[in-house]
Amino acid sequence: MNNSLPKVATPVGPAGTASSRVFDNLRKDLVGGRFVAGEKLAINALKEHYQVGLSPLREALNKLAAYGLLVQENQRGFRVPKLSREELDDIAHMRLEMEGMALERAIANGDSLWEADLLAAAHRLKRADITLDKGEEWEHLHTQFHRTLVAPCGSVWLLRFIEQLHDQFDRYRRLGPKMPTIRQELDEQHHQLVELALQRDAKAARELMDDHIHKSYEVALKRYQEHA
Amino acid sequence: MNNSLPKVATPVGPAGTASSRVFDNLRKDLVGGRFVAGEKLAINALKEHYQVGLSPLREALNKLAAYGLLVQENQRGFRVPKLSREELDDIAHMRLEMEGMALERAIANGDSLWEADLLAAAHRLKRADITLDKGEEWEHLHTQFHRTLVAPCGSVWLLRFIEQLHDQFDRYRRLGPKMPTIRQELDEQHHQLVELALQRDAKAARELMDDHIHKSYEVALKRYQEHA
DNA sequence: GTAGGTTAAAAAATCGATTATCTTGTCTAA
DNA sequence: TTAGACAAGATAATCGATTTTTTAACCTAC
Repeated sequence: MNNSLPKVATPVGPAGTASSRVFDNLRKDLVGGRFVAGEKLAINALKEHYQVGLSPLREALNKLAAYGLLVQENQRGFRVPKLSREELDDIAHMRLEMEGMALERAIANGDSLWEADLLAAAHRLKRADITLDKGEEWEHLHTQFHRTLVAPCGSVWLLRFIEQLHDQFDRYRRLGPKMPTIRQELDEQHHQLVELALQRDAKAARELMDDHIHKSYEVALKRYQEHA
Repeated sequence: MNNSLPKVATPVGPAGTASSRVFDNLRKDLVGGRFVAGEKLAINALKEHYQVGLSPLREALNKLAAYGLLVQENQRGFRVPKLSREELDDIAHMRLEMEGMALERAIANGDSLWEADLLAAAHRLKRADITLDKGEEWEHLHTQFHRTLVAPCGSVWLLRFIEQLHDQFDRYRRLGPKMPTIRQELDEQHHQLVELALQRDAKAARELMDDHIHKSYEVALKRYQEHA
């Protein structure tokens, strides 16, 4: 394991199963770059760390493997997938295609409730204190913003794939200790995206989205290269 | 469970884990329409049917849920996802977009080895006896053909999504007892697809692919409507 | 009659221990 | 010296039993 993972909080709310809890936590830690790419998971250590038994842990690991955040090797357990320039390019390219498509469709379909949600999500994101909580709060709101943006695209499967690609992309973007980031610039783009969406200017919105993803890609690539 | 599942053969080759074996078998049965959509899985019955213990079975179910062939409800087990006209349309639409994209890229990238593989796959498919083995053999070769067609598209993630969409689509297309099908017509399209691919005519190939998917969609829709 | 509550049976989730497989270090023979 | 065989320890996969939760049937009070 990379460096000390933060001790995981026991569930607060209606408490799903142990399995789903450890799935969420592991997903968060995998996407957040808290594991070393390529490392083999020590199941017993995880068991202790996430405070669950073997069965729910293994169920979570199996789900994560099917989702693509882990790889399962024949009879030798689970590994964190390796990172590669080729894959990063692939993911970024797919994001361009799919989020572009989704955005155009969302602009065509979104109603006024969507407009309100979008404004709210953008506002929350802007207000977020990025220094807080190791940027976790900002990350969450950022994800929420992008989710909201494409939500009314009309395709459940498209949304699902986009979500998956986001998770994969973040494995690169969130490499290393913190988020220095070019937040100013990105926030400006978020703001403009909302503007264009409200104006229903699909073409311009898609172009800006392309640019936005491209900027994120540059951040991720830099992280990947510095990562070594 | 729908009607008597065929007793599952024990593994022949190098024998992966029990978990992976039951995953494969369950996936095949789910895609092949051997379960009733919406039904709740009786874990004990499955345990017996697939001749595995509880742990590997649950691990397989968890993987299938993450993959989208099952839905897992909070503390009440696993269900076969419901079918709906809206989802069928969604899946078909996504297939159009993604396989079209993949085909264009494959035609741009594919080398002469690909050409050979493609001819071989098409030939095998044509030769296949559709009456044999409840059409399983034909189904397998059909899947293989489409896989081969888009294989050199250059995107691992695109291929992954296409595979997933195929599985989902087949839940509709393979509803009901058998495959009467308009095989003549489909086989003709397969043949033409190979022709156009070899000629590197991306535009025409994509158009034909659109038409091909549309025809499959009509079959699937009919199945779904007759299914009731 | 119906809403709400209680409880027995069924099913899901989890645990603890066992079995099978892989890994590593050591030894032997060429 | 080194390739290969072997054994001991570590790890993965699986099993059987336990715990927890849901479901469904029944009962009671209004």
